[in-house]
Amino acid sequence: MGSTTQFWLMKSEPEEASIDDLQAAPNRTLPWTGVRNYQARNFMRDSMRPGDGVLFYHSSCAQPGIAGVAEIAGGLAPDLTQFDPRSPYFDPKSDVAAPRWLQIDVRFVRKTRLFALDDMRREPRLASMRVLQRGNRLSITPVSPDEWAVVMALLQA
DNA sequence: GCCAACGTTGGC
DNA sequence: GCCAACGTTGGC
Repeated sequence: MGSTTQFWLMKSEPEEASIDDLQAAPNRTLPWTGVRNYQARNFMRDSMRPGDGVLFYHSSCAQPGIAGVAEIAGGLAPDLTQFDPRSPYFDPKSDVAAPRWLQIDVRFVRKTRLFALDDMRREPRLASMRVLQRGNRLSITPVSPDEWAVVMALLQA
């Protein structure tokens, strides 16, 4: 029964929330706000468990790639930015009585050397990673135990 | 700034 | 329920 640790890759734009920001946050934890994709939301709602491993990925920046390791800390809750008209994540169609979008807390584990997207693509054992698939845009993707192990080993090397 | 890819929207 | 148009993502 469900004690198996799962693994995820979560994209963040470093200008908005970098691995350094996560490390500097209170309790080294930040709520993951701004997810506006149903598949990604469902991962948070249905599948993520406290203790799950997270590859913290910097996207939309000069050096895209894995920048650190984090973990799911729980705290699943409505993402309040959906109700804030001044937020870029405001969703006028979301109802306070039935919030459409959720957040979950992510806790810093460690910073790593940057494992660049280029280098990830060059590693045959990572070819199956969802984030590397053509046309992928999901900001949260599952990582298999094998993929996780390969990334950990390469980050050590 | 470009553009491929893909999710969402809305007319029918 | 189909599907064209549109908007967004994100690497380059």
